[in-house]
Order: sequence, then C-alpha cells, then structure tokens
Amino acid sequence: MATPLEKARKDPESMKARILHIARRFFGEYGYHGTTTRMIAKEAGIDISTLHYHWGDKKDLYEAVIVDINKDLGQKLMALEKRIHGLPLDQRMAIAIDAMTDYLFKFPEVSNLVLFHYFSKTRDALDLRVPEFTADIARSMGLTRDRKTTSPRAKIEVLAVMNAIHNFISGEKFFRPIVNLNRKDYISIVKETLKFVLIGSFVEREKKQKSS
Amino acid sequence: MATPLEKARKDPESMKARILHIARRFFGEYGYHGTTTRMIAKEAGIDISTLHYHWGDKKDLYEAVIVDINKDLGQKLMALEKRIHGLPLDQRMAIAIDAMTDYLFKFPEVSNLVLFHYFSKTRDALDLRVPEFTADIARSMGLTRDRKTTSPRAKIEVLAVMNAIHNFISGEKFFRPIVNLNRKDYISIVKETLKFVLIGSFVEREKKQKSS
DNA sequence: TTATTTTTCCATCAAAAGATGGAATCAATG
DNA sequence: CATTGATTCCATCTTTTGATGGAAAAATAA
Repeated sequence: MATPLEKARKDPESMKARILHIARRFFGEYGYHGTTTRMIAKEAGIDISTLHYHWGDKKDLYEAVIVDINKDLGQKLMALEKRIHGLPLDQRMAIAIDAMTDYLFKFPEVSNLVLFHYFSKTRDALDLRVPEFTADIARSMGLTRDRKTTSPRAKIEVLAVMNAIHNFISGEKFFRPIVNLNRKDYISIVKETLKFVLIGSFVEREKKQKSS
Repeated sequence: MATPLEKARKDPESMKARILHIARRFFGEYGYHGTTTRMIAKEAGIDISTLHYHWGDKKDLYEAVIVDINKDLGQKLMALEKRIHGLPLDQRMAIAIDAMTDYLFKFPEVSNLVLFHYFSKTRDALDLRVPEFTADIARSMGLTRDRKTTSPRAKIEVLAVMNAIHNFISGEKFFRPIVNLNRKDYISIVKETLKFVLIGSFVEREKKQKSS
C-alpha cells in the first residue's frame, strides 16, 4: 500500500512530486509561515486548488516535506556508514564530513528544513515525529560503549557535529559575503574548517582511551 | 539625539520597551512571518494600534528587535573580551564558552534571532545591516596575524564556534527530549561538550605554531 | 468512439493579518 | 482648573492567505 508521499517519490515526473520538490525549497527558504501556498503554486505554474487537490492542506504538504527530507537524509547516512565502516576514526570523520557537505550543498533545503525544525515554532500545531539519527551516528562514530543505549553526552556530541555542518550550508547566503569568497572556495574552506575543528578532539580522546 | 530604540532601552518600564521586549521573544520563537502583531499586543495586554503607535509597522518593530539584540550581544562580547584578555588560549576559550552559554540560556531569544537572521529569508524586503563581530572575536581568539585584516579562514572558524553555541540554546526544546535531561543537566553537558569539541583543535594548533 | 475517472482551473469564501482614523482617556503644564 | 499633548482603544478597512465547489479539460478505460 503506497502512501501519497511514496508515490510522489517514486515518480518524480508527476505533478505531485513536482509540487513536493518546489515546496521543499520554499519551506526551506522562508519557513512554514513565510511560505504561502500561492508561492509554491505560482512557481509550479499551477493553480492553488491543484496543489490542494494533490496534497490536502498546507500542513499536510509541510509534513510531507519534512518526512521526505528526513528519508533522504536517512538514506544518505546509511550509505555513508557502509562506506566508512571499519576505517580509523580520523578517516571516517573526514570522509563523512566531505560527503555530507557535498550532499547538503547540493540540496541545501535539507539543512534549512532540519534547522527550521530544530529552532522555530509553528502557530499551527503540527505533530510530526521525525526519525532520530543521533543514536545511529553515535554508534558509527564509536561513541557508544554499550550496544543498546547511547549516553546523553554522546548524543550531544553528535548534534554538535551535525549542526556544525548544517550551519554552514544554511548560512551560506549570510556567511559568504562576510568572508567574501565565491561558492567553490567557500565550500572548500568550510570543509577544511569543519575537519580542523571537529576531528581533532575526538581523535585525541580516542588515543587517550586506547593508551589507558 | 536619542533614537526610539535608545529611548526604549533606557527606560525598560515604558510601554515602548515592554513591547520591544515581548516582540523579541515572539520573533525569536516564531520568526518574522510566524509572529503576528496581534500576538505581541495580546501578550502585552494592549491593542494593536498602541503597538503601531509606538513602533510603526511590523517591519520597523522587527528591525528594532534585531538592532536591540545585536547591541546586547556586542556589549556582552566586549565585556567578555576585557575579562579574558591576556590569558592563555585554553582558559580564554573555556571562560568565553561558559559566559556566553550562561548569558544566552538566560536570553535564548538572542540566539534564536541570530540564527533566524542567518538561515531564513523574509518575504518583506527588510534591509538591515547588523554589526559584524566575527573579526573582533577572531582577534580576541588570536586568529589574526595582521592587525588590520582577518582571513576568511579565521572568520569561518569564529562562525563555527559561535554557531555551535547558539545551536544548543535555540535547539533546547528539540534536543533536550532527545538526551532526556532536565534543564540544569542539559546546560552543563552542553558546556562540557562545547569545550571538549571546540577548544582542543585550537589549542593544539597554537602549540604547533609556537614550537615551529 | 463513448463512458468514466483523474486532473486542472476559475470563481469565490471566510478567516487572518497588517494597518489607520478618530474618539476617549490619561498625564503633564500653566 | 483648564488646556495641551501624549497615550490608548474601538471600529473599521484592505490585503493576504488558506481553502473549496463545481465546471472544464485531459487522460484512461471500455
């Protein structure tokens, strides 16, 4: 039994998918209240009633968008975990940072929406449970001793790492003029900096733990 | 010549200041489009027309809010710089992280608004130039060789540090359930983690630079 | 081709939201 | 007190926004 979202994800040519795709970008840039159904419909070259026909009301569409980007993100993380599994920590982190920044700079609305979802409230009470990746990433980073539970500390560390990445993607419009770089140079300096700031501490700690 | 904002900042008992203060919180929680003038007026126990009487239109009020929090932030950073000046880097950073997190957890709307301003667009074109602290912080962290210019790399590093802090304040509502901690424990684990992640790399690099 | 289903748009609504004029109220000043 | 100026609220307006019913058009099936 295919949900509407699954249908739209499978056939990216369909109007339903088209709307979803545009909605991702708009909700990502302007947030939930900053985006109007008319903006999305206009960009898609359709009437708002067509939008409502496919997705129900605004809230439904927004929820579909959030679920959609979380699916993408989850898939990306799973693929990445496979790729880095077994490597030493510094390489694992370096590869992960490279891959994630590349991916997110290609689909910046993912970072935008994740951060929006973290940081801002909506007047309309929308209850959507998003999948929780922190525990999986913590495991992948080797931050969990126990296989079952993940300590608060480990989760907070994961959030610090993930957010550091998202920030530079979502903040590009604001940060790039500050550093006065073109997109390409911005991306590469962001990668360097993320690796510099994030990797050192974890690798050092692992060293100490192993020697003791 | 006192601007309206200065007047409101000086007399925190005035209706003008009251409105500004409430507006900070609402704009911080719901963003620009997510906040209505009616929400602010209702919270202040006044009519919307009174709000408009004091602050002009919504855009004007929002701009005042942004200027206001940036002034607060600037003052805080200046005071902090005085306090840590001359100390070794690791202490400087540890004190700064402690002080900033304490301050921002007390006024979370500051972090909220800073991040909103970085990450989201507004339909209404508001042109507000916010003061730029990255260069000053970079100097305070000893990231600038030249006294006049600050390298892109140094600025990006500063942004990484500042954002890491803001994220945990603004994200509290979302992150705290994930780690399942009370507020006090959340704050202290955030401080620990920020120090762990952020300080190590900078201190290591400084060591290497000195030895060469 | 004709019938049926799906998709799209037009017209229109109702509610929400930003904004204002002007009367009423309150506070200060002579 | 009376006058002036500042503040506040009520009533009201306009525009924006989310949403829908039903006709038209397009696609699919018979």
